[in-house]
Amino acid sequence: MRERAIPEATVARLPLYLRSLAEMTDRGMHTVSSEGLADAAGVNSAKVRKDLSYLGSYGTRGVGYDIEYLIYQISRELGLTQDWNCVIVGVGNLGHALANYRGFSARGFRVAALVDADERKVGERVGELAIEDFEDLERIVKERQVSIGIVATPAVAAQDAADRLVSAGVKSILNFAPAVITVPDDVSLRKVDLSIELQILSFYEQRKAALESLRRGKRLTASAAKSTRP
Amino acid sequence: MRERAIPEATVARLPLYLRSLAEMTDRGMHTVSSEGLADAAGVNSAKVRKDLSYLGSYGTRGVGYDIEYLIYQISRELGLTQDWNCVIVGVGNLGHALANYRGFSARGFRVAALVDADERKVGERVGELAIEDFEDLERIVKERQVSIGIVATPAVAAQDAADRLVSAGVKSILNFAPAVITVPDDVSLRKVDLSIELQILSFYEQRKAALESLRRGKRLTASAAKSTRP
DNA sequence: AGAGGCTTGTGACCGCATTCTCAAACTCTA
DNA sequence: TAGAGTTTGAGAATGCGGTCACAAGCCTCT
Ligand SMILES: NC(=O)c1ccc[n+]([C@@H]2O[C@H](COP(=O)([O-])OP(=O)(O)OC[C@H]3O[C@@H](n4cnc5c(N)ncnc54)[C@H](O)[C@@H]3O)[C@@H](O)[C@H]2O)c1
Ligand SMILES: NC(=O)c1ccc[n+]([C@@H]2O[C@H](COP(=O)([O-])OP(=O)(O)OC[C@H]3O[C@@H](n4cnc5c(N)ncnc54)[C@H](O)[C@@H]3O)[C@@H](O)[C@H]2O)c1
Repeated sequence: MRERAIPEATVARLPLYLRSLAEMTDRGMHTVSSEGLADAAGVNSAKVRKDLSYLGSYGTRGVGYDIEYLIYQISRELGLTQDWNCVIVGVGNLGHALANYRGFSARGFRVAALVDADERKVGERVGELAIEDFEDLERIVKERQVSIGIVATPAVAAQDAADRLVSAGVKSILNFAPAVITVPDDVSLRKVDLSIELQILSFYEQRKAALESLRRGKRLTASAAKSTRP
Repeated sequence: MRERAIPEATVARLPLYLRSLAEMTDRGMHTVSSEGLADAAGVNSAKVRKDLSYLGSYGTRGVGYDIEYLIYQISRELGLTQDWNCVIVGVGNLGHALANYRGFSARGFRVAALVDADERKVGERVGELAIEDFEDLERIVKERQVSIGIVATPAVAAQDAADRLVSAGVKSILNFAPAVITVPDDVSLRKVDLSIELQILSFYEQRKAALESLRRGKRLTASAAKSTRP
């Protein structure tokens, strides 16, 4: 019994395919070629075929893939056939936005609790939920079978929040705070860092500007105008 | 004058180093070894040295790197010696959170305008700014020299928002909407997709659960015996 | 000044991901 | 049933990024 190891890069693209496939069923389509899916997902078709081949041979040569079946297979692989309970730690600006976000439940992620260390916030209602005390995190996680922790505290508190999540038994953490946090090996950690994204954009923007003024100035030959890959 | 091509992966880590270095100056440090910086940034030291070597030879053997100088060099490379004006397109839940986010300006990113297509929102004040009409985007971008567009509209409107940003002359776009959007080659596009992150976590969580029950039960459960071809 | 210790910078290597390519497998038509 | 057209699945080739390993260079101590 060989356990196929799906490459990380592939795992990151599966949700993208899933979204495109869902849009296709909405449009009444039933099958799609790797080329069609590639266009919709913004990648190339060889990548689509290789990615999907990690899940099994679910396509039909000369025809393409059955959309509904593929949705099922990808959902199963991603663990989306069950619902996952999440807790948002730190309900400030961002935490509020996340708590009110309906796109969450669309894929079976349920915000089961909101916790904050600021006791003045405890009790405040946000949508259907009330903010609870950070100190009760462990109990909340156990009682509601929370499996994903979303950290939206200030950077200084992020490691603490993560530590508490880990000791409560949470094995998946999504961190929005601009801080490097460490977790045990058996805990998955992903981060979303707005500031880093902006700085990356800034790098390429600045580079474009530099190339532009170089080209305008004509100091160097045409060979300086190298293609930039964003 | 050689044209150094800095690898994308390196560019993505530079902001991380920058943040760690800033924390170090706050703590009164003046030099740091690649090992020290690696620990702070959560990577390994060889990677740090290679990354930094793309910028030039700014270290001193036997000693390490001068923190202040390194901050300057990385900032320069990332284009952070100037301020960048941003416009937030779509001021709903998320747009509000972003507009109120102070961490923005910390690295020289200034929210110069908020625009929304919903005229009932136009005029509403958010922090120091008032929401303006999406139709005025082009004028706003020109007048305030906006160079970065942040798309926080619903998914269906994201491509439209991006198109308008592009035709207004914006060359860098950060997209929060869960939609594949396409832009011309000379425009940089990055995306932040919460839902994808959660699904990636879900994949690993599910796999941990599968491995666990495999280990416990020593018998193949239905979910563990999955994707083998019939 | 020379020895010893530390740390950088980089060439070499390795592994993963992407892309290329094409035989195999399917559908459709006549 | 044969032949043309389409599309998958996967082996091979390529390229990029990460890691290793170590010579080169700097500092301190004696
Ligand atoms: N607001 C944004 O748009 C935005 C964007 C990107 C990143 N971020 C990051 O997300 C995080 C949250 O941002 P924000 O704007 O919501 O900040 P915020 O200050 O509005 O909210 C932080 C919340 O966390 C709570 N908190 C503090 N320490 C805590 C702890 N130990 N345990 C639990 N809760 C705790 C605070 O009481 C507060 O309610 C920050 O790290 C920020 O850098 C925010
Ligand atoms: N809220 C969250 O925490 C969150 C998290 C992740 C991703 N997102 C994504 O971010 C986007 C915004 O989310 P939200 O919760 O703020 O939604 P929202 O509905 O609260 O806000 C969307 C805003 O965009 C405006 N808008 C619609 N069409 C527009 C157009 N063509 N041009 C300009 N503005 C337009 C609407 O008037 C509205 O104010 C969505 O795509 C959502 O999926 C939101």
